[in-house]
Amino acid sequence: MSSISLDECACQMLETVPLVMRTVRTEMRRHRAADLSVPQFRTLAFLNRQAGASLSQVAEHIGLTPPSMSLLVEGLVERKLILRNTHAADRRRVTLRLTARGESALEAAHGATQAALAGKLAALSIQNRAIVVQAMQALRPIFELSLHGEADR
Amino acid sequence: MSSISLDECACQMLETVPLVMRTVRTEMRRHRAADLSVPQFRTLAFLNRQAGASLSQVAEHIGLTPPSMSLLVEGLVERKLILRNTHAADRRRVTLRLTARGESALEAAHGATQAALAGKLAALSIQNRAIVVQAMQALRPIFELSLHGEADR
DNA sequence: TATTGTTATACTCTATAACTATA
DNA sequence: TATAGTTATAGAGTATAACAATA
Repeated sequence: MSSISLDECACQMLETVPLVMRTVRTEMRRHRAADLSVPQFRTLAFLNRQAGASLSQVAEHIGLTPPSMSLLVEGLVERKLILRNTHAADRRRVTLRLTARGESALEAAHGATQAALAGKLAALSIQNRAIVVQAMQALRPIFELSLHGEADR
Repeated sequence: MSSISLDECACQMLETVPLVMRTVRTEMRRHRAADLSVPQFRTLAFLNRQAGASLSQVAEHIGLTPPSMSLLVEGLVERKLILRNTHAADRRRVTLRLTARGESALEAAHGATQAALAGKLAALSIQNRAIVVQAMQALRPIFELSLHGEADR
């Protein structure tokens, strides 16, 4: 029963996660104020928690190569959503942090997308909502870890 | 408590689903035998269930525009994973179905990705696996529906 | 020499607009 | 005229390889 549940679990996720993801992407773009891709959104969210992080740190956390992250960051800098400064002690490094506008954009995107998701989740029973929360809490640490493991392949 | 759970639920999903999705994409590409993007995989899976479907039907189900699906299909036809024939009764339409090779590719991609996911999910307790399965079963119908609603915007 | 980040280049995925063929 | 699908074109996102600047 343990092994049936394991494959069943993987199979269910393979069916469902891409569907949810498409909605997340679509909702995140629907609100013109903060027209962000998912990686852009996650980059802003990371910098909100880790102000002053380096490019490499962000790249590793988001799961992009440094060149890709450099381009993504360039776009956010051009849009004045983040600041990119040279590190005081090591001039090779870069320190990244949100601007006030970046904070607003993050908040707008987060709020709008969360609201859209919440709208759909309203169709769930309270019991099922609790189950979804438990499931996400159980899954997150597993897949957070796996990103670091995959960055070097 | 119902409304707290609703926002909490959305917020958790926003944190977790992109992480899972990245792993799914990566795993699906790691196995060279069936080097498929997620939409390609889902297209094969759909045709496996709905042999003979039209281009529009597949496009709507996967959530792509017809031109995008036409290109995706073209790629799968070139790789001999699907067959594209003119519909007998209405020569404007196209009927799509898997080749034997397409069935193998689908099975390989599904098996490999499912196995990789299962490997990570092994870290969960049996109780949590059951919760994840329940969560996915609850979420799928909601987000399947939402695709159709978004196709026309 | 090693490390941090950027530039050059190319490929995949997706969209919108314009078109063709059939009904 | 309306519908099913394709072609043309463009833009975003990502990667690898080569490079520049700093340590």
